Amino acid sequence: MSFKQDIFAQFARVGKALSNGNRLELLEFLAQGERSVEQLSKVAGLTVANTSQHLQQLRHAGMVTCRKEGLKVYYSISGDDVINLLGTLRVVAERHVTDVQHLVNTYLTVKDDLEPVPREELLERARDGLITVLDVRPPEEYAAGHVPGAVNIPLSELEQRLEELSNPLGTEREIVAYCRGPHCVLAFDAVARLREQGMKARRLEDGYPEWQLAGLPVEKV
Amino acid sequence: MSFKQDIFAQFARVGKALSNGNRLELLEFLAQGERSVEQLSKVAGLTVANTSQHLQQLRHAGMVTCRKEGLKVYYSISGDDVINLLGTLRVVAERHVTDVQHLVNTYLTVKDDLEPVPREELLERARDGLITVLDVRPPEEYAAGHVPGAVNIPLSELEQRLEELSNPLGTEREIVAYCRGPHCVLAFDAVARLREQGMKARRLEDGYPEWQLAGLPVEKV
DNA sequence: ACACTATTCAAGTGATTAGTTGATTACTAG
DNA sequence: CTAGTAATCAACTAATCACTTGAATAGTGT
Repeated sequence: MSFKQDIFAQFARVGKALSNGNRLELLEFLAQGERSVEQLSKVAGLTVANTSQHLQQLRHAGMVTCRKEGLKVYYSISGDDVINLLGTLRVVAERHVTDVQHLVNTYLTVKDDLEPVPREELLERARDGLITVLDVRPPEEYAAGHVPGAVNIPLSELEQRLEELSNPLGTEREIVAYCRGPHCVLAFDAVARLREQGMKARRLEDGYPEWQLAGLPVEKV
Repeated sequence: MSFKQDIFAQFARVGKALSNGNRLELLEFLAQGERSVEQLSKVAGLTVANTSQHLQQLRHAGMVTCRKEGLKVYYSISGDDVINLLGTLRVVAERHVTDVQHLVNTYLTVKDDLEPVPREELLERARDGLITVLDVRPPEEYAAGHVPGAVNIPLSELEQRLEELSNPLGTEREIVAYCRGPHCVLAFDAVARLREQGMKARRLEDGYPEWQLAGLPVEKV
């Protein structure tokens, strides 16, 4: 009976890694691309020491790997299966935890306004030049990889840089925005603001990590 | 910034449910079919009160549901997506946690002896009557659902009931054994013992929950 | 060698968790 | 109504966890 106990204890180590909100947030950031400890601590709003400890827990659970370059240590997700696991966790939470449904319905008001654009549809229509793809993540995340041809305007600069999105020919062209993932507010927010400006805007289903996981083409820098 | 914190905290509730070995073991048992608290406590080797508390945690994380019938309360997995999540957790642990690889290589010695039989292959060859399918789980689990046409011989009775597996025509017929899942020792053990008896035996890839999740036909007593 | 930076380590605090034990509730059978 | 059973609840202990703080380590630039 010892093997059974042992193996479940090992699986539980992976579960433990997923049992803290801050660690899940760190994983979501890492899913966009590799980041240094300092960057992660800033973006997650944690102290550097605390962030470092969380990252080490994730490392011991085999979910991230790190690479030292000069003074900095860059962490990254250790495989696509980890991104897949995070997605599956999300799906279960969304389906079975009623508080998640409630939160989503409260905050992501655009959610049910219009169906998000499926990945394949975006790819096809972007190829035909029918839509403008908008990446609203911070420039570092955009630089680490993005949907080919996407324009990067972080949410904070959206109002000032609206003209970059307007079609030179004046015809109405739909904008498809995406961000970090299905529960990231950036793209929801962007779509809401663009619609306030009278523009035609929708969200891509999910975000960049899922796009990449689906094996679709990506562009770096 | 509150939404982000809130939503990750909710996801972490699901992670917490997966962060304890005993709970993962309970989930594996539940993945075979519904069980009462007492049955689960017995099979997991926990006190009834402790089992009940774990089950309630799983329930609050939305991973199991319960149904009261007379004195007993029957728990069951709340959806196929939960079984899928468990499988994904396993895959990540197996790929990235070195201790898991070590454990598997130490205990599951038959593992690399021969490739397990893919589900589709089993289905096809069983249809043609070329193989005997052996379910080595306890009768209650077999009763809750099994691969169509499978013979149920719990591991403890295997030696006594060998003749049930021998081909009446005397020709060599392969036996394919399965149990609870990819890391359950029952089928490994059965295959090892059958081979000691000079019989041709292999394992089905994974176990019953994965068979069912794949949408393949199942049979209930 | 020096100061400087990014990260990790070590020690400590309050909060949470796993498990035990005994009491309590909900239901059934006589 | 009473006795008996399955499950849950409540109270408690030991262990683990999240986070803070300050020190230590490793690497860079001068």
